[in-house]
Amino acid sequence: MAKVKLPDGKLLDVPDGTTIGEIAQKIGAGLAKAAIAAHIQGRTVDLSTPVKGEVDLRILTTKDPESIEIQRHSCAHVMAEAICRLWPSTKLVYGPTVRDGFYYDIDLDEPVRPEDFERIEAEMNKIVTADSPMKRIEVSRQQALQKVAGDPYKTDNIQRATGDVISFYSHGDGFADLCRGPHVPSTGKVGFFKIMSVAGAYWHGDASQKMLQRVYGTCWPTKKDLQDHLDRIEEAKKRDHRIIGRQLDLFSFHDEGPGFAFLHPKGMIVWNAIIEFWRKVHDRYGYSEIKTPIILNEALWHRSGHWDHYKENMYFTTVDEVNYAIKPMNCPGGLLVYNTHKHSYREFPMRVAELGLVHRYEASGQMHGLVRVRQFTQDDAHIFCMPEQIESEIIGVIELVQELYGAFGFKDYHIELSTKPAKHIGSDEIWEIATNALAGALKHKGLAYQINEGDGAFYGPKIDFHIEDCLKRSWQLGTIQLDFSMPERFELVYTAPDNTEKTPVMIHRAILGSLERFLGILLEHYAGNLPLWLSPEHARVMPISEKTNEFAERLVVRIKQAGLRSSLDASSDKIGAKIVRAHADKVPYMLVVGPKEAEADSVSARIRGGQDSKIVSVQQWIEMTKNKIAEKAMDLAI
RNA sequence: GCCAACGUAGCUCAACGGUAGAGCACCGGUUUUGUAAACCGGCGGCUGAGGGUUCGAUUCCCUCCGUUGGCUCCA
Repeated sequence: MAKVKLPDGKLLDVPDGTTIGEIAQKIGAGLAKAAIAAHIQGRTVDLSTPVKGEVDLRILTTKDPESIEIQRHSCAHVMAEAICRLWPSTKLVYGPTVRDGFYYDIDLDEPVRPEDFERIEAEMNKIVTADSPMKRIEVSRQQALQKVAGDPYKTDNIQRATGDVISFYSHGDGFADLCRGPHVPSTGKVGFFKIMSVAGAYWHGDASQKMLQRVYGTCWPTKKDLQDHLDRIEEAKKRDHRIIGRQLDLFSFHDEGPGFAFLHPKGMIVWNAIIEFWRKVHDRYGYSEIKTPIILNEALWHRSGHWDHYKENMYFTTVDEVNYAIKPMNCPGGLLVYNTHKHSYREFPMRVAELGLVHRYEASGQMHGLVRVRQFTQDDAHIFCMPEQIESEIIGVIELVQELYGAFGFKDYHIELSTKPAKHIGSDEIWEIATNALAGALKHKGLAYQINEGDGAFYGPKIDFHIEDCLKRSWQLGTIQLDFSMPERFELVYTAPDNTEKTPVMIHRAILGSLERFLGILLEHYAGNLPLWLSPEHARVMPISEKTNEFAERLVVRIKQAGLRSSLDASSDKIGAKIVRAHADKVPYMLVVGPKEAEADSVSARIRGGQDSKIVSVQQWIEMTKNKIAEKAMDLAI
C-alpha cells in the first residue's frame, strides 16, 4: 500500500501502482475532470504516474498557475501533430512554452502562411475533440536514438538531454514526439488557443545553420482568458510609440534615411525638456559636459580597438583621400580631450558627460521605430578615477540612474550584469577585478540582477538596465561599463599622490541610453499622455465662439509670458469638436473660454481624460500649472 | 543580413484582371456655437520603384527599396 499525503494534510492509503489520475477520481469526479498534472515530492509529473511508498501529492487543476505552462506545452504538441497531418514531410525540431503561449520550430520546405492558420487550428480542434490520451513512453537512451534514427533534430535533442531515461509522448494514432513532459492527460485538456504568427528562426539560434519556421501560438485555460489576451494585444498596439509619434506629430521616418529619425517641432519640445532636466541633475552629481566631433580619422579607431571589434557596425567616409569613421561611440573622442593636459589624482573622480550623436550600422531587419535606429544620441559620460574609487563611483551612477528613472515614472526595470565575451581585449585578471567591482556595487545597493555570461562589451564587463515596451519586448536603456583597456591604449595617465604616473580607471556610462529609444519607451509608458512637464503643449485655449477669440488670443500670450506652452483653437468648430481634437492631441489642460470667462478673467479648465470642468481664475491656473511643472507632478487635478 | 507578410490621397482603409473610392485632415463658404465630432462645396493619386505576362495590371509573375512580426545582433 502507498501512503499519499494531500495538501490539506489528509492521508490516503491506495494500493502501490495506483496512478495519480485514479487517486484524483477517488477524491472526487470534479477534481478528476479539472486535473492537469500533479506535484509529487516537489516534481511536476503526469497524472498517469503511479505512486508507491510515502508521497506528498498535490493535484494541479486548471486553477493552478503552474498548469497553464503544461497546457501550453501540450498545446504545442497538438499543433505539431496538426502541422504534420497537413504537411506530412514536416520535421519537428523544438517546441517550448514562452510568455503567453508556445512555439514550435519546424523544418518544412513549403512556407507556412498566415492564411494556413485557420486550417491548422481546425486540425488542432479535431485532435482536441478526439480527446485521446497523451501517453508517456519511457525508453533507454539507446532505444530512443534508434527510434529517431535519421532525424538530425531529434537525435540532437536526445544528445542534449540528461539522464538515462528518454521519454516520448504519443497521442495515439501514430503521432509521437520526443519530450521530457509532463503533459495534460488527454488532448482535450490543452485549453483555448490561437495560432498567432510564423517567423524564421535559426537552428540553435545560429545564423550559419538552416533557417527553420517558427509557428507561434497562444493558449489559455478558458475562452475568456484567450479573448482577454487578444484584447490586451489590441490595446497594446494603441500604445505603440510609432503610432503615437505620428498622431501627436512628434517625429517621422522616411525612405530616404532608414533608421534615422526626423524630430518634428513638438518632438523637439519633449526632447529639450528631457535634456534640460538631465543637465540639471548631472550638474548636481558633479559632472562636466563636453562635445566631440562625429567624424574622426580612421587611425583613432584602430587605436581604440573599434576597428578590430566593431567595424561591421561602423560607417566610413573619405575626405581628401584620408579615411574617416563616423563615430559609433563617444569614448575615443573623450580620451583625446582627457589627454589635452596633465591630470592629478586630486581631480578624481573626474566625471565628463557628453550628449553624443553616434551612428551604428544595423542590419535592415533590426530597425524598430525610435527604439532601434542607426543614428542616436547617447547620454554618455566617462568617469576617470583611481581603482579604489571604482565601487563608490558605480554606486553613485546607480543612484543617478534611480533618480532619473524615478523622475520619468519608471519603476519596472531589470538589471543585468554581463561578463567577458569571447571577443575581448584585456587580461582575465583585469576582467575579474572589474566584474567583481560591478557586482559589489549592485550588492551594496541591494539590487537584484541577472548574470549574462559572455555578454560584456569587448573592452569590459557591464551593468545594463532594461525596460519593456508595449509589446513586452525588453530594451536596454542605461549601461555602466568598466574599462581598464582603453586608458592603456590611449596612454592615459594621472599623477598619483606618490608623484608617480599611473593609468586611470575609466567607467563608461549612459543612463537614458539612447535619447531616441528613451523617447519611444516614454511614449509607450504613458500611452502618449506625457506628464505635464514633458507635454509639448501644456494647455489649449478653446474659445466657445469667435466672440471670445480676442480674449483667447491674449490668454495664449499671457500663458507664454508665464513660461508655459499653449496653443489656440480658433476654428469655427463647436466646442465639442475642439475638445475631441484636444483629446486626440493628448493636451493635459483644455481651457474653454466664453463671454463669462472673459468677463471674470477665468477659464473653464478641463483635464485630459476627464469629463468635468472647473472654473478657475487665469492667475490661479497659471500658478498651479507652474507649480506642477516645477514638482514634475504626475497628477493633473486642479 | 535571414524567413514570412505588407506597401493605394497627409492619416485610416475600400476597389471578381476592365475608367482608382470613402471617412478624417486640408482649402472655401454657411453657421456664432457652452464641454468627447454642425452643414455644404472643393482640392488631393505615375496605386513604393523598375521590369515582365495580358487587348487591358492596384490586382498575376520577377528584381529592388521600405515597413511590420520574428531569428541573429545590439543602446
